[in-house]
Amino acid sequence: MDKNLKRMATMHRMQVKGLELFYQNGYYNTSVDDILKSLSLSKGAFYHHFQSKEDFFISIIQNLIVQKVYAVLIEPVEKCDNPFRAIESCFENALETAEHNNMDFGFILSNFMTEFNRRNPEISKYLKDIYKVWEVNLVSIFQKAKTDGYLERHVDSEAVATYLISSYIGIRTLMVEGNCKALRYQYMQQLKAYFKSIEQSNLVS
Amino acid sequence: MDKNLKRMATMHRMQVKGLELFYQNGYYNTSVDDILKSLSLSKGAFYHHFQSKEDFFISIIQNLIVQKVYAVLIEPVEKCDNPFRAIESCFENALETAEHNNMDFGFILSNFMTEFNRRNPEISKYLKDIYKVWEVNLVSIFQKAKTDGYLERHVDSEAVATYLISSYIGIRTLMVEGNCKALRYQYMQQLKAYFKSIEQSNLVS
DNA sequence: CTTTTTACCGACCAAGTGGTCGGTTGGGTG
DNA sequence: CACCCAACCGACCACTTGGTCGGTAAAAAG
Repeated sequence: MDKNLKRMATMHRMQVKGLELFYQNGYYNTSVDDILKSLSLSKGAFYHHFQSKEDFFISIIQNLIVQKVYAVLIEPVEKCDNPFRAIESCFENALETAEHNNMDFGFILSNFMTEFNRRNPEISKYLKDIYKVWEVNLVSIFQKAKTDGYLERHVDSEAVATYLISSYIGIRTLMVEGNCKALRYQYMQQLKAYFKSIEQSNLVS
Repeated sequence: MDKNLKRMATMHRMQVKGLELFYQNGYYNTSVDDILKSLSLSKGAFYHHFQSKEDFFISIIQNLIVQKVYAVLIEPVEKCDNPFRAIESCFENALETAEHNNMDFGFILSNFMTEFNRRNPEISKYLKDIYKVWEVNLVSIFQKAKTDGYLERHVDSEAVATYLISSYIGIRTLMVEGNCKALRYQYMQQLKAYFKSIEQSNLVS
C-alpha cells in the first residue's frame, strides 16, 4: 500500500513542477528533460507514470488547473450576497495575488488557450471547458441577481459574463508586462463604473 | 539597382509568410525551415538577408505588425468627432474582420506578448512599445473628449484606456475558440453600457 | 571582356527533442 | 527465504532545430 502512496507523491511532484515550468516557459518551449532535471528524476520515471508529454499535460489540467480556477475565481463568488461586491472583491484578491506573486505570468487559462489554439485541439477542448464552467457560473449568478433585485432585469446576463471574462483575461495579460499596481487600480475603478451602469439602482433593502 | 528591388521583394515575401506562420503556430513552434519550405527558398537565402531568427522576427514587428495595429486600431479612431462612437465602430470593424477571417488566431499583439513574456525580453520590449503607443493615443483622445464635452471631467482617462484595452485583448482571446458572432454582439452591447456610464450626459450640442 | 558583388543554394553540424527499452533495486507477499 | 513487480535509471534512437559555409550563377562595375 505504501507503493501507491509513493506513486502518487512522485506523480504529484512532477505535475506541480511541470505546471510551474510550462506556465513560465510555455508548453512547447519546455522539454520533459527540463522538468526531470529540476526534480533529479529520469526519463524512465516519467514515462513509467505518464504515456506522453501530452497525456502529462492533460493530467495537470485535470488535477491542478481546474482546482486553481475553482478556488480563485468560482468559489469566492458563490457565497456572497451581493454579486457585484462579491465579484469585485474576488477580482481584487485575484489581481493582488497575481501582483505580489513574482512567479506569475498571466492568467494561466488564457495563456495556454493562446498557445494550444489550432495546434492541439484536444488540449484546447479541456481548457475551453474550464472557461465554460466559469462562464456558466457567472451567468447563473447574474440570473439570481435579477431575482434578488441587484441586477436590472433587461440586462443580458451572458453578455455581462462575457464582458467580465474578457476584461479579466485582458488585464491579466497586460499585468505580466509590469506596472501591476497601477493597472489593478485602474481596472478595478472602471469595473466598478461598469457595474454601476447595470446595477439595480433602487435596492429593495 | 535592380538588385536592391529584388532584395526587398524577397525579404518582404519572407516577412509576410513568416508573420503568417508565426501567428498561426507561434514563434517557437515554427521553424525557419517551415517558412523556407513554403516559399521554396533555402537556408542560404534566409541567412543572407537576416542575421538570425530573432532578428528576422524583429524586422517583422517593425515592418508589418506596427503598421497593422496603426491601421486597424489607431488611425480609425483619430479622425472621428465623438470618440465613443469612433471607438465603437473601430472595435466593431476589427471584431467583424476577425470573425469573418477564418484564419483568425487572436489579437496578434497579445498573442506574441504572451509567448515572449519572460522568454525574450528584447522582443517583449518591442511589442510593449506598440501597445504603449495605442494606450497613449487613447488617453489623448479621452483628454480631448473632456474638452469637447463628451467625457465626464472626473473620469480617469488612463484607467478608461486600460480597461478598454483589457477588454479588447480578452474578447479577441475568447473569439479564437469559436462562437465569434455571439461574443462580438455581447461584447459590443456591454461596451456601450460601460461607455454610457462615463459619457457626459448633458451634451453641449 | 574581366572582375567583383550580390542573391541564392544545400550539405552539413552540434545541440536539443520526445520517446524506447533493457536493466537495477527494494519493499510486499507467499 | 524466494519471488514478483512497481518504481526508477540512463544509454540510446530517430528526428528536428537554428545556424554555418563553401560554392554557383548572373547581374553590375571596371
